[in-house]
Formats: sequence, C-alpha cells, structure tokens
Amino acid sequence: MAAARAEFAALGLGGARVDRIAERAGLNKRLIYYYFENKDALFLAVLEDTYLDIREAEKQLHLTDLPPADAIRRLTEFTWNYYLAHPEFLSLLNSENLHGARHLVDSQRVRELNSPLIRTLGDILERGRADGSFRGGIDPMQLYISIAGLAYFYLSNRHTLSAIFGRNLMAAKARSERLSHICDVILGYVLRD
Amino acid sequence: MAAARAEFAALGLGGARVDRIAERAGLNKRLIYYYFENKDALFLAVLEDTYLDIREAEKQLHLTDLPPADAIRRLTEFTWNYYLAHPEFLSLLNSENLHGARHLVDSQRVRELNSPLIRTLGDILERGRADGSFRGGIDPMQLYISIAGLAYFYLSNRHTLSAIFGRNLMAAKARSERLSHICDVILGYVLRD
Amino acid sequence: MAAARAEFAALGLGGARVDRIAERAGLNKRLIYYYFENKDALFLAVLEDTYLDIREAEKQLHLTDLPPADAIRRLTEFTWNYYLAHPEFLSLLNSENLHGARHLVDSQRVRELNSPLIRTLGDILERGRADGSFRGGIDPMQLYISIAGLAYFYLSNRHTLSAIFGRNLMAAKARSERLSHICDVILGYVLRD
Amino acid sequence: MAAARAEFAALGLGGARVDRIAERAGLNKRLIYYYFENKDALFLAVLEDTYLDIREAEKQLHLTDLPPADAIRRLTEFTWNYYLAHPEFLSLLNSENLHGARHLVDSQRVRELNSPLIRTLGDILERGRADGSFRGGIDPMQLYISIAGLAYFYLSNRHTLSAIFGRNLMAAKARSERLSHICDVILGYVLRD
DNA sequence: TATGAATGAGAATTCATTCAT
DNA sequence: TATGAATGAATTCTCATTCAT
Repeated sequence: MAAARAEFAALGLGGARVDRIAERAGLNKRLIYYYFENKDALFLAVLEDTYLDIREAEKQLHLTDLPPADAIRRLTEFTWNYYLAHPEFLSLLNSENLHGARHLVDSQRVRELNSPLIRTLGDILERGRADGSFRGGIDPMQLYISIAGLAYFYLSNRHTLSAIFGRNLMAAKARSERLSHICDVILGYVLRD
Repeated sequence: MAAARAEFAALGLGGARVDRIAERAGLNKRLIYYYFENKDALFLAVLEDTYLDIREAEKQLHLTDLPPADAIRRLTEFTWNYYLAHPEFLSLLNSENLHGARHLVDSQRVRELNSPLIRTLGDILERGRADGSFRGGIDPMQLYISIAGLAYFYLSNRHTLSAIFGRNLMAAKARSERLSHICDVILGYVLRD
Repeated sequence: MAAARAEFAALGLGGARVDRIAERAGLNKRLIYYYFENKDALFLAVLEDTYLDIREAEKQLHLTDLPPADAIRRLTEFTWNYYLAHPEFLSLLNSENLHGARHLVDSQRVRELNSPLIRTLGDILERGRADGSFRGGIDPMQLYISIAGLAYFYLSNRHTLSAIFGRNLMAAKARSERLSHICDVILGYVLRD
Repeated sequence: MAAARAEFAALGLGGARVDRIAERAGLNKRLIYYYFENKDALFLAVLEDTYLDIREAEKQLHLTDLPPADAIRRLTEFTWNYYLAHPEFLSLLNSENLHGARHLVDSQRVRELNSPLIRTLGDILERGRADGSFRGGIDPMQLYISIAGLAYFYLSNRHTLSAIFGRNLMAAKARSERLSHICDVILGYVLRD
C-alpha cells in the first residue's frame, strides 16, 4: 500500500505502473490483482488510506480545547506542515481531480471522514463570534478551503512557480515566510478589526 | 494546438494520446511529428501558449490606471473569472507540476512572460502603502500566490471537494459566494485596519 | 462435477476457468487439484460422465422389446429429445473434437460404453430385414451417425443457423417440425418401399 | 486472413493466439490491431470470408440447369466434398456456435449471403414436385439442414466417433461409404416411391 | 505539406498451478 | 479433506514513434 501510494503520487494514476508497485513492495505482481480488482480499485484504496491519515492527524489537534484564535492558527499551521511533510497527499488529490474524482464519488467512507472537521471548525467560529473576537457570517467550508488553498497552491505548484518566478520556493527561509504570510492572511480575515 | 490543449487538459500528459490529438485536429498523426519533435515538445508548446494567453489578458486590465484597492480587487476578480472560464489552464499546470515542471524549466519564454506582472503588483502595493490605505511589507509574489491559490484550489479540486463535502461547488450561488469570500480575504489582508 | 460440466459446456475447454468451476461448486480451487491432476483430467472425467449418462438413458429404451420400425422411431425421437434436453452434451463433444479427441483417445471406459448400442441397432436392422419391412445392407454405425447427425447439427448449430436464416429454430413449432422431418427421413430410408 | 482462419479453426476463438496469427502471417502483431479492432472483429471477418467462399462455390454448381433429382444429388455430393476439403469451415462454425453466434448476429452481410441458396433449393423441390418425381411438402430449409447435418456431424465429430467406435472414419473406403449412404438417405427421402 | 502502413517496447490483466498450513 | 496466499508465464491490447512515398 505504501508502495502504491508512492508510485501513484510520483507518476499519477496513468503514469503509475503496476509492475513497479509490485517491485517496490517486493511482491509478485499477480498478488496485487489477488487483493485488488484492478489498478483503479488500488488507487481508490490508496486515496481512502491517505484521507484517513490526514483526518486522523487533524483529530489529534484537539482544537476544541483551544481559544478560537489559537485554534485557527493551529489548524492553519498544521495544514501547512502536513502538506509540506506529505507531498504525496497533494499529488494524489491532483490525480483524482484530473479524473473528475470518479474514484471518490463511489466512496462512502471518505465522505464520512470529512464531515466532523467542518463541524469542529464551525464550532470554533461560533465561539469566536460569541466572545467578540471573530467577525460573523463566516462559512466554515469556505474558510477551510481557503486555509487549505493558501498552502496547497504554493506547495503543489511549487515547480511551476519556481520556474516562473526564478526563485526557490522551498528554501527554508521562503517556507517560513510563506507560513507566516498565510497566518497573517487567515487571521487578518477572521479577527474582528 | 487547440486540440492538443484540450486533450492534455482533459487527460494529463500521460493520458493524452497523440492519435486522439491528430483526430481532434483533423490531421494526420504523422504531421504532428513534422511540426513538433515529440509529445513532450508539443506539451511545452501548449503550456507556453496557455501562459501567453493569461498574461495577455492580465495586461488588458490596465491595473496601473486604477486606485490601489480597486486594482487589487480587479486582479482578484479577474483571476477567479479567468480560472473559471479556462479550467484547462488549471489542469495543464497540475500536469506540469506532477512532472516537476521539467518542460517549463527549459523555457526562457515563460519566465520573461511573468516578470512584468509581479512588478505591476509591486507598484500597486507601493502606491497603496504610500497613500496609507495598505499595510506595509507585503511581498507581491506572496500576495499573487495567495490570490491565485484561493481561486485555484477551489476550482482545481472542485471534484474531490464536492465529493467530500457533498455539496455542488459549481452551482451559481456557490460560485458567487466563493468569489465574494476571496475578495474579503484578500482585501481584509492588504487594507490597513 | 456438475459445476465443471456446466462451465466446460458453456465456454469450451479453453474458455473454462478453474476458478469459476470452484466457485460454482462452492469449493476451494485447490481442492479440484486434490481430486484431479489438472484441468484436462477434469475435462476427461466430465466427458466420461456425460457419455455414461446418455448410454444409460439409451439402455432404458428397451429397444429389443419393440417391433423394428417402432424401435428405430423410438431411438430417433429419444436422440432428438435427449440432445434437446442436454445441450451441454453437444457442446462438450464439440470441444473434444476441436481438440482432436485427445482426451477420449486414452479412455478405455468410453469405448466399452458404446459398443452395446451399435450391437443393439444391428439386431434391430437384422430383425427388420428378416421380416421384410427394412431394406437390406444398412450399416448400423452409419445409421446411428445419421440419426444423431440430423438432430445434432440442427441443435448444435442453432445459433448460426438462426442468424443466417433469420428464423428462430428453437420455437416450439419449429422444434416439432424438425423432429417430424427427421423421423420422415430416417424411416423413409430404412423402410422398404 | 488465411493465417487467422487457420489459427481460429485449429484452436477455436479462445485458444487462438493473436501472436501466432501475426507470426503465421509474417506480420507485426500491432498491425493486426491496425486493421481490426480486436480479436473478435478479426474472428468475424474470418467467418464472413469463410461463408463467402462456400456460398460462392455453391453458386458455381448451376443447380437450376439440372433435373431435380440430379440437382439434389449434386448439392449433396458438393456439400460432403466441400466439408471434407475445408475442415476449417466446420471448426469455425462450431466455435461461433459455442459463443452463441454473437459475432454473426451483427453481420448483415452473412444473412444476405444465405437467402439465395434456400430460394434455389425451393425451386428445385417445386420442379421435382411438379414433374411428379418428388414428394410434396418439403421445407427447403429443413432439407438443407439435413443434407448439411449428415455430412457435418460425421466430419466434425470424426475424432470422437473414431475413438468411440474404434474405426478410422477417414479411410478412403469409409469416406466413400459415407457419401453413398448420405445420398441414399437424402434421395430416399425426396423421391416419391 | 501530407499520409497510410509499420513496429518494438511495454501496458494491464489473466490463468493454471503450487506452497504452506 | 480443506484453504488462503503466492507465482511465472502468457495474453490481449496500447502507444509513441518512424518508414516510405
């Protein structure tokens, strides 16, 4: 499974080779077909697994125990750091989107995995609004997509951005500047002036 | 060229078929090899073409003629609308990033295309800071990446996000909410309180 | 064994899948190899079984107790009805012939099974000739092959014949016409004018 | 095409190997897929070709120029000799029937090929009935199936029949006996007593 | 500029069969 | 008697690319 994840992340669904996955995993190729119906089924399994991991990690943040602004900052930093540490997550999502999410659409499991997060974020926003620190009327899903997007785009498109701007976006300094920028943007948005 | 762009956007570099591009274009496959060295060269040509289009469109915005806040809003709205109208731009970039931007790295043309934009944005920020409406110390590249990222992630990942959240993110109402959210985030950030 | 018979009949020796036979039989695939050396041995066992069934049924006809013409008619009708009720018999024979009867050649059992039938038929023909109702000089094997062939070809090739002639050869009316035709042909042949 | 016909005839649709067909034909395997969509399409092409051949040969018999009884005998002898000389015709038909004639069902061409034959046979029967030599009420399709069946079964099942009866059915003497038997059966049926 | 034919390397997937228990 | 896991060798089909004209 780890072998498949690495292969799919590095080369996409189409570019991944079942042969190579078997080799990476030290298995006979035939065995993959013994456990998974086909390449697509394996890809879905990898996707589900990947989502499980990040949602599991998010749970460990215990956001409900923190003051609202701290919770938002923590989630923002976590998202950035998780994407940074798990570039395969970004690649896999891109692949799945290229294919119109046709694998995920049939996956009940993934849908269930994601609802608690939005609920938690909604609670935080509500707490912030109640204590007067946050502006009102923020849609938690929009906010989540923004937190994710600010990190995702920078990291997922780091190759083209680096090529275009002629700067190495992955240098330590550049990375910390980006995180700091993202926090400024997000907190500047949620906090009441 | 349009045929190639559509094919690459829909299926990625690996999934695209030279046969199909020829068919879409009403040409003989052999002719493609007459004009382009190989599939990768064709892909690069498509990428350059695509970048040319968006940079050309950005030029038409005449951002330097607008007050700073208006300029930022206009760029933000333009970016959203352009991505919305040209989903193939997003797909192509994702493909190129999956391949570590190995095509663009060798392209002098694309690098040249992009520098003016950042310079323009820097000017706007400076004007805003000078007239006291903007906060200081904003890196134009960071800001550009944020403007792009807030739109890009939502649209590029619309399939997985829709699957995960069980909401149709592309409904007219959802789209206008997103744009309005993005403007709030970006302007909330650049404007001095 | 029934599972194997159905599978081989439906898909031929080459098209049959050991996996599927095991599944149909509710057994573990490995168990098939416990009882049979390999796929070919299983196929031979099925063939022998199948021949046993038809020869057993033929014995129940008690042809020796009937007047010659009645015996011939009875055998003819039986053959038609048996083939009609057991299409897998026809399929299996076709498969075996495609393979040059290489399985049956080694089977002593099957040869023994078939001699009594020809002997019985010979006796009937002799009785018919003796009482003046049958023409003389009929080879019982030739006659048996003709009785079988007139039914076999129609039923075994029903799909292509239906496609070619654009008629449904398996409708109740068509079937009874065929049987009646076959009896006319066979009895027209054996009976002295 | 000849290579494919030989391979399909010898091994059936499932047993045939595209590799081997290419090799037999001295072609690159890829080229087969250039001209035919897939193995099934190739098989259909072979089938159509094969039917074309026999129907073409039948036309050369000029049955309409002969007296009715001679025409029937000639068709009967021709059928036997054609099957004898073209065992691949029998094999291909058996294969197609194993697959429920799923290839032919979609073939307009083959249907058109076969109607003239039945019409010709109907004319002969009518002529015979009119001149008093033939019995009335004979369905030309039934008769054709009988003529074919008497030859087909003997030849197509020669391997199992030889194995079962322990006689070599393909010896010259056995063959001429069979043809003579078939003519007796068919003419005994059509001729008025 | 244009094309139909050709190809080698490799892709996913299948299959009968065996191992270990 | 019973089974889940494992495998090597094929098999159909695909693809970017090139040849010959």
